[in-house]
Amino acid sequence: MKWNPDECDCSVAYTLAIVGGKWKWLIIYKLWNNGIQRYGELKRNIPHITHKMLSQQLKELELEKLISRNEYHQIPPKVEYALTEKGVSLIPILQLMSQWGDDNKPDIESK
Amino acid sequence: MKWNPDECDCSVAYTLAIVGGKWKWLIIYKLWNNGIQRYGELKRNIPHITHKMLSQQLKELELEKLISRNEYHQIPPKVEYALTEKGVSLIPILQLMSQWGDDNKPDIESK
DNA sequence: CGGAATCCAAAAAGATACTG
DNA sequence: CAGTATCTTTTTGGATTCCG
Repeated sequence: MKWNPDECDCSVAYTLAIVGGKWKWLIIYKLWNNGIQRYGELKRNIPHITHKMLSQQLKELELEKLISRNEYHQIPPKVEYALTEKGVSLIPILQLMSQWGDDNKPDIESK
Repeated sequence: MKWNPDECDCSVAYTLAIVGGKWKWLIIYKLWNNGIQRYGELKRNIPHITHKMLSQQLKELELEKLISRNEYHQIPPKVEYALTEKGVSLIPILQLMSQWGDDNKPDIESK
């Protein structure tokens, strides 16, 4: 399932190679919705994600320049994450996904 | 990584639970670009996908009503796949993904 | 030709413990 | 608190074979 982004024939495949998996989309979306957040906040805002997955995905997102990481050298440590401009450019896609999810959810319940 | 769509708090997560993974997005996109296609055509149009993956994903997409399957009872068999209306409703998302991929691909080469 | 089933290898993900 | 490392389990994917 993991491709090399460079050998992707079509642009959709390229995008999916960069933002592949479910967690990354979700992390980006939560960073957009709730703004700059610390590691712990982010974890609390994303149900079911494990410690390992979150830190791993955050590292990869940072490598792709989709998010930025700001570390305060304190005890106890404090690290804030934020979307970069490149990360923000993915938001329209996520808004459509959110819309589609709303429209197609089987249960219509007042949220 | 596999969630139950029903227990997804947010709409983005719901969408990703339905259209999760990389192959599904790509299959839908290829069905849109090239129109109704037989199994073999589809396979040829999606680089790297294996027999097992394609048939597996097609079955799941059909269960979600995103694609339709039309079987001709002939020898040799012929089966055509097409997007449903629900499937087509995902196209705007894929167009944005395609756009984003174009904009962010490192190599600018005349395709 | 389309696809189901099997077996096996590889990768992803969870739990847990440890560190600055 | 944030992050790393290790170990184990689960999931995914590939190759192959058989069937309508």
